[in-house]
Amino acid sequence: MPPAVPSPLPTETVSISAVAAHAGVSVATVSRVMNEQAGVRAPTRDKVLASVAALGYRMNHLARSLRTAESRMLLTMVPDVGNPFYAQIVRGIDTVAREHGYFVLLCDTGADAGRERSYFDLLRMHRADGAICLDPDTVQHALSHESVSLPWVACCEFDPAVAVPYVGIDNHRAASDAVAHLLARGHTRIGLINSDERYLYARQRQQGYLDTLAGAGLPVQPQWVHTVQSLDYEAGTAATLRMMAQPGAPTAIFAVSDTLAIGVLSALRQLKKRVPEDVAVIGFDDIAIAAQIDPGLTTIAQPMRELGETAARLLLQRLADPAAQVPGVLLNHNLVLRGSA
Amino acid sequence: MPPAVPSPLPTETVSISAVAAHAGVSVATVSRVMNEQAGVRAPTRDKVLASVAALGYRMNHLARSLRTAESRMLLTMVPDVGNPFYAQIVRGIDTVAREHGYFVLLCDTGADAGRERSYFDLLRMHRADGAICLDPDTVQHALSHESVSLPWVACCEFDPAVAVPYVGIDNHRAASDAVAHLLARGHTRIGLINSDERYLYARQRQQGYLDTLAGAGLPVQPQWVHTVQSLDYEAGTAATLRMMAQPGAPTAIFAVSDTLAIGVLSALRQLKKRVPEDVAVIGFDDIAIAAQIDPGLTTIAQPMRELGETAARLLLQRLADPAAQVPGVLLNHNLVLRGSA
DNA sequence: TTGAAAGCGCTAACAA
DNA sequence: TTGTTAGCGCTTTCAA
Repeated sequence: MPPAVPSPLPTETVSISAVAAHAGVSVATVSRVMNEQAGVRAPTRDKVLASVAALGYRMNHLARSLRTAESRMLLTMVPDVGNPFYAQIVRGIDTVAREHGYFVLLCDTGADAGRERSYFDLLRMHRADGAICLDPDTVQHALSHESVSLPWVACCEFDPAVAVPYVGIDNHRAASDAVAHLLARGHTRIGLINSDERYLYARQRQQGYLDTLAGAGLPVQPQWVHTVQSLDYEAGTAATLRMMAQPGAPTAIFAVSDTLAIGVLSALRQLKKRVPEDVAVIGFDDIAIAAQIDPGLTTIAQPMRELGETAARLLLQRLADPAAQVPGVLLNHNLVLRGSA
Repeated sequence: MPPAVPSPLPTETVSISAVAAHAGVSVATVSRVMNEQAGVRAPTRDKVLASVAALGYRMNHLARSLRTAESRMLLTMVPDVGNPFYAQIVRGIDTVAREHGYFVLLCDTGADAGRERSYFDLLRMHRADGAICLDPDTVQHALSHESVSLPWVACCEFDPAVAVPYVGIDNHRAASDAVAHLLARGHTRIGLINSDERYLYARQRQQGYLDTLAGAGLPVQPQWVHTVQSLDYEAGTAATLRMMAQPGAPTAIFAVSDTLAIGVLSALRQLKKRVPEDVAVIGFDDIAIAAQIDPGLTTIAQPMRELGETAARLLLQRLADPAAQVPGVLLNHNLVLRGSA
């Protein structure tokens, strides 16, 4: 027997004026009570609250937003929600946003530039008060427009030369730390699996890799750096297979993301190479799975949640005072040693 | 040198009346043009369009929403965005939503019941037109309220006895398939690592496990089924360590999620057990990482994107015609054989 | 084919 | 302390 279905209330929208009528006060008073403003006598407030409860009144935020010209939504644009790295950042953003009474409108930009551009329209259409952008394409796109005046901040991916608040890490130094570790382990033939060069972080990490190698007086072999178009596991596998097929293949591989690095491990397994004995592997991000696989993945940890939290805070700060000079902030990374390198 | 910063336009909001004035027509006409309604002469329309372009007009959707009483937002409540399983479903939802001109408001409910309840308010406050709920607690909570009249659908987690549209898989049969596979491989001591029993899917899968064992005439040892409170890798590891410490420990383990199963693998490695020789492992979901680890994880694949897409479609259907009888739909799962079992 | 005008539900002056 | 009222920007009858 199907359970008793609660009588589907007519979903009649109870408006503020209905409450006012029911309580025998004006809408202004109801509004004051709803917004917890001072200047309402306790008995009056109680009367209103009673009516609110009796009628089951819920404020229509659409109307409020129209009136106050704010939506209390924060747009978050991410290249790929499925990537654990971004997922953690999103959680950080969400935490701070909620604390401040904002909701997060999450947009997966994929790799679609059209989509990216259209999302910025949400800002102009007042459907979101501000945006956090983790997507390089969007950012780049944004630059050519009037975007500098729009309330948004950059997270992870940013260009310090542009007048937009940002939070991220020192990618150059982080990459350098990774390569230095490999060097210290005695490797001299070190491969790089980098993501698309349109990503600023990709260019910075590559530079860190290059500079550190040069600093050690080591020649850089162009065939040791491979670029991939996505951060999927498969991309890492394919790149590794290509890289290792060459004569004089590297004895160590630095992948610019853990997902890529895990793909590298797969490839190495296929090739019957032992890790780290035959080939050492180091990743980037320190996503949760890095600690689970065998061997554990040595990697550069990014403070993911903190990255997201900081981004949200910067944005909120900017919203609170549009004139304020919101700074760019760099968070610390650190090398996490596990079995793979 | 910092790049030339585009002059920060005063962000003066261009309203429909500004366009009307500029074009020398009424706001009604502008509205008609914006909504591509018939009954506007071409020259008039062109004039309006020209003004729209000249002024850089963007419609304020807040105002439209207030007027039309729809927000074009779809609420999606998920227990954990960080879980790759949910992430894929979200992508599916997003795809369909965008196709239909909706945006997705993603809410991570965590395990917080208070948060869950409050999200449903978004519906009542007209900040979202409908909701897709992947979270059991929210669902259960919803049942006690007037929720049946609210426009929402259940995804993955659902109760067929409740009059709410849903999409999911046949968890009982899927679990049965998993256990049958283990049985066919000759295992008779099969452990279950299940998630919290407040999850309907957990109860269904456990029943599938129990029934299949019973069907094979095998006794069920209570100490072989362990319940965990989260789907983290660590939870799987801890449960396995506990389970394997017992005398007469299982030779095969069925974990109700791949994340848990990966934790199982970690534990087994710690215990120096070979997989699948000493202990076979089978997971559930078939998230991307399942194919990357070593040994590959044998698992029950769920059509994640399709689950999300279907959920979105059901919801849209329900929104389009609130009176329509929207069905519950069950999608197919299938057993993916890899190295672990 | 176009326009005038009445709201959608709310907030915030301004009055009382 | 409370009420009146004018919009926020849009859609949508109803008239012209």
